[in-house]
Amino acid sequence: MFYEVAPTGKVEKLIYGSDDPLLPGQIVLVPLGKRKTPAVIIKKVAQPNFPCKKILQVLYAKPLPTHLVKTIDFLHTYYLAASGAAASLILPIGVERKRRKTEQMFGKSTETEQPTKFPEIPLNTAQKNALKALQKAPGATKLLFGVTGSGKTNIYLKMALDAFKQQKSTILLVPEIALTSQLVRVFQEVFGQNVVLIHSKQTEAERHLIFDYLLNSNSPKIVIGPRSALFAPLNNLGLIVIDEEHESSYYQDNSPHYSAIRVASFLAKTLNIPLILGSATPKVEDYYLASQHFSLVQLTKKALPAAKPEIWLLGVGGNKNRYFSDKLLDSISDNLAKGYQTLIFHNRRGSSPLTICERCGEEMLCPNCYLPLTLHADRYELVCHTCNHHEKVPTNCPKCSAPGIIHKGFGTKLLENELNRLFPKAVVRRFDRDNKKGESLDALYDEVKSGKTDILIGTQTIAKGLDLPKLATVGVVQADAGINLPDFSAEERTFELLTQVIGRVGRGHLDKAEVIIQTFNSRENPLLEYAMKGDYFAAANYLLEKRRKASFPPFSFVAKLEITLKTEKTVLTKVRAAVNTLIKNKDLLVSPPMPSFHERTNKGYTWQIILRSKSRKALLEACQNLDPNFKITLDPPSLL
DNA sequence: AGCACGCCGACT
DNA sequence: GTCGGCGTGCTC
Repeated sequence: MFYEVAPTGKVEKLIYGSDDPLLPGQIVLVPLGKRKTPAVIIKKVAQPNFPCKKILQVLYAKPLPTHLVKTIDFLHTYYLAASGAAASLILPIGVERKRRKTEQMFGKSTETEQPTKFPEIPLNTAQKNALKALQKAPGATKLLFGVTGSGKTNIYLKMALDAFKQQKSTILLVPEIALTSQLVRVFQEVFGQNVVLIHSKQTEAERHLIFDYLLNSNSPKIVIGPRSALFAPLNNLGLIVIDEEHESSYYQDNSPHYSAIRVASFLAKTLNIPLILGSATPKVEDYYLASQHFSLVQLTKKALPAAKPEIWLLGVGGNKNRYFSDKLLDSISDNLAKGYQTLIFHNRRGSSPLTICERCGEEMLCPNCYLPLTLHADRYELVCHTCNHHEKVPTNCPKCSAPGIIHKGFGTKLLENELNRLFPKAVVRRFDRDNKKGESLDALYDEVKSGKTDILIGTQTIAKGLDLPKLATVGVVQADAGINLPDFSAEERTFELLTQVIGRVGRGHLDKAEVIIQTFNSRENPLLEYAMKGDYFAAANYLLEKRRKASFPPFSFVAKLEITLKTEKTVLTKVRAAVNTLIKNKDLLVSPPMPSFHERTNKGYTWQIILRSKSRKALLEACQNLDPNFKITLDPPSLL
């Protein structure tokens, strides 16, 4: 007998022989070249006209659920992933190895032990209506649009419980697992031992054991985890929920590239089960698709009414301070007097992002990435935010040896100093990736929540999910930063971030709720206005109109082609050759080739070509016929 | 992805 | 004259 198998690794499907009959989805060990590697049986085939090797060993008697075997094929055809790379996503690392059993909590619950009594999930009228609408909406993929606090969690819970009662499992994807997360706790309260968590701190062995446990179990489970949790080997999957579906972590940025939203959508269609995408700021692609398919469900009414904040949009020119408007400084003083908190958002780490020589204009660049180095004044170092290279700040220019080194632009560390100077009595805390162990948001969470921290300053770290009852004012220092980047999704991300930051205020029940949004240049961008008003639909329609005009998703499929070679000359030759071929294809829109954002690294020069097409088939075919030196990213979330 | 084959630079 | 760099190609 002969079988087509997908061996782990960047390999295409291969055919092997076997004396014993095997089933699709069975995990086996095969010889590949001079080594042995685990592989997934795809299907039985006729004897080929070439000699083939034999399958060495069956690692699991029980095959993977068929939807996962189909997923390998999907990743191959939709994202051009090598089948083996797709198989590697599904199999735990080291499947072929024996693992010592540990006292895991999931190991204790036996198949017979199941809750006999389920709690009632209380739903308000708005939630009940939304649930009904979700159940009625056609198709498998449904978008649940709801602002923070509208109670999406209860809807997830109710649907998961209904599935559970029918012996069906649920996969709940979350952007990142904070074990303390409210969502996880709520699910554990309802489902107890049947909740299986997957998170980044687990070891290979732990993940392997979870894999074994799920594969061999037939009782329903609630699997909560990051995008890879989609590949949990559940034998009775009944529901997929993706919370905060706009989060960038749902796209795998390294090869094999894939979007968890698209893979989940495929699974839902294949299994004929619902997929619920939840967000207050959905990706406009997903919003558009949902409205086209009548599967957009709104949950507008807040479960708990929050105060509507007062919002100001200001330039900082003409104010006393360089970085903070008078209005924001007044608000901080007022908050300090009242014992309220202020949150200052600025999406740039370090002290200054640019260091240059005053005399010759030489810019200090990272020796690996050739990107500008950021000053971290507290350590007196220049740091590369891409590769983490760091060096002492030079006293003289390395090029012309003049002593005048100046720093331009500003980051959170500089703002922190400034706030400490302006409000010497206030407790100021900065939260970003540069926090040392004891100063992280997690470590200081209690202090921050209690209100002892007067002023929080930070990057994205503080934009998401923070629930601060004493927070009276949110200030955004430079709301227009990043809005003009040469990237089709830059504006969307700015809107998303602003909306999230604005949502931090007014969650307690203070007599004051203010949002002060400062800009340096482009105050006229309508998205700032929409974010302030909390008008997602206006923003989405504005963004979609731009996307339509420029033929970007959801109106075209995009592929980013990148090539890195030693010299600029060879790169250009290859790029020109590729463009000349591509341009003949009438189904393609070929952007003029340009140097990548990370143009130069110590590996060489990188150039990129952006391809767009209304036809995914045409796009995929073009990609397949490309010079293999090109790295291909399909549906890139950003072009940078 | 591994692992081998193969063709050009710096060492005894 | 060899050791070894990693570019290229193959794995049923």
